[in-house]
Amino acid sequence: MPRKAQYDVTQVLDQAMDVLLEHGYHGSVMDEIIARTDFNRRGFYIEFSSKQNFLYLVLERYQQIKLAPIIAHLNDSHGLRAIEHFFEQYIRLVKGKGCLLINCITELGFDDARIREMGRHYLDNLQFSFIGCLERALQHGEIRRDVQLEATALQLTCYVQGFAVNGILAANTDELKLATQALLGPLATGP
Amino acid sequence: MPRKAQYDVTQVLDQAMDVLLEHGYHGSVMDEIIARTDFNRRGFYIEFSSKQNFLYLVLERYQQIKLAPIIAHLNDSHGLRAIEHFFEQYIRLVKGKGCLLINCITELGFDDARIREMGRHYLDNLQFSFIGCLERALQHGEIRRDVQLEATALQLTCYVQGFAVNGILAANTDELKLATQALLGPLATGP
DNA sequence: AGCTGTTGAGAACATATATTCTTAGGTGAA
DNA sequence: TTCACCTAAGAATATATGTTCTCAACAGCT
Repeated sequence: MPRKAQYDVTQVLDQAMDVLLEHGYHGSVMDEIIARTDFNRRGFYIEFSSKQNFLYLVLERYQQIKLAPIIAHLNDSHGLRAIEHFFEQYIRLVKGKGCLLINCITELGFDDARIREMGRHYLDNLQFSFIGCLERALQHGEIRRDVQLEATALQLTCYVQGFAVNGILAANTDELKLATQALLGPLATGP
Repeated sequence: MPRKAQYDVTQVLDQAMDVLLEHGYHGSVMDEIIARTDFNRRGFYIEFSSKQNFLYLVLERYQQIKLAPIIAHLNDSHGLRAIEHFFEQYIRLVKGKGCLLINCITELGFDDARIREMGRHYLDNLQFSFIGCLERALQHGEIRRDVQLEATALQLTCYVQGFAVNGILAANTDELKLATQALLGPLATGP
């Protein structure tokens, strides 16, 4: 029997995330992707077929291991505290890096229908999770009765994307934490 | 005397905005930029030196003719109504297109210090304008006294960037308008 | 140990792309 | 009209970049 593969595909995907976050899709050249993943050219094309297809796989995995676990808290956990927790974790994720999915949407959204679909699906899902969380918070009397759930959820979703952009520019994210509190405060029922 | 230049530099910059919005910086190839501006290769390099330098000029002009006029309303006009007006105009700007400055930040922010600086400057300025507007609204008794001005301004700034991303994906922006109302409502003094 | 067939590293290739050069043509003053 | 000098269009060039190919090295089975 022949030699066994010494690379781990998921690990390659994970390592590529940083490269793509730094330089974007077109800015990330194969030489650097190859160099910074424990991989080689030949294996790359056998495994992934093309740079474009590789991007899709990296994005799927990015959503799976980076975004989904953070969003999961919104579904599992309850109320306003869950939203606060979400933002804490999200800020940690995008701090100094930004969000790979958002970057790809802004770079490729017009030309690549698949990226666009990924983006729409992600935003819909996020908004849906916020709605569920707000509903539970409402049931538990944690937020004011006059809060419009859907509009507020969309608002929170926009806010998340804004964080992704800010994360690239802002070294220090303390301000973002304060802003989150200012955001959630008015939703809460008064003392 | 020789023939006079038949191109208008500012017009070329304006025409290039759409190309860059569609394909990003690396995705916009010179052939298309040349083809879609009333211009030619030779003149391009005589006038702009390089694609990179051209981008800086396009971005400066984008800020000047697209972003600055919208922000100006925050400084000129007063109170909550000015903020509402700002969002109305901003949504119109980014609808179906996104924001060129934001796109460049997400694509090039890591590699290009000048873009990063432009981005920081823009966000600082925006936040500053929001603060001024909120201060005046507070003086006029339009918003609740317990609103934290700086945190709220940063929050609004994040929100704006979220719109820029959403604008690329969302064909219909009615929801964004609703979300804005839901955002500003809680700030207002009660009935 | 010897064979087999895959791996890993990088050379090679074809294409794409930014930039420069060439050339035909035209404008406007003398 | 004539001429100087610029423009417009695109060919040419050099480089960058995605993809394929070559080949020595090696792990695992008999």
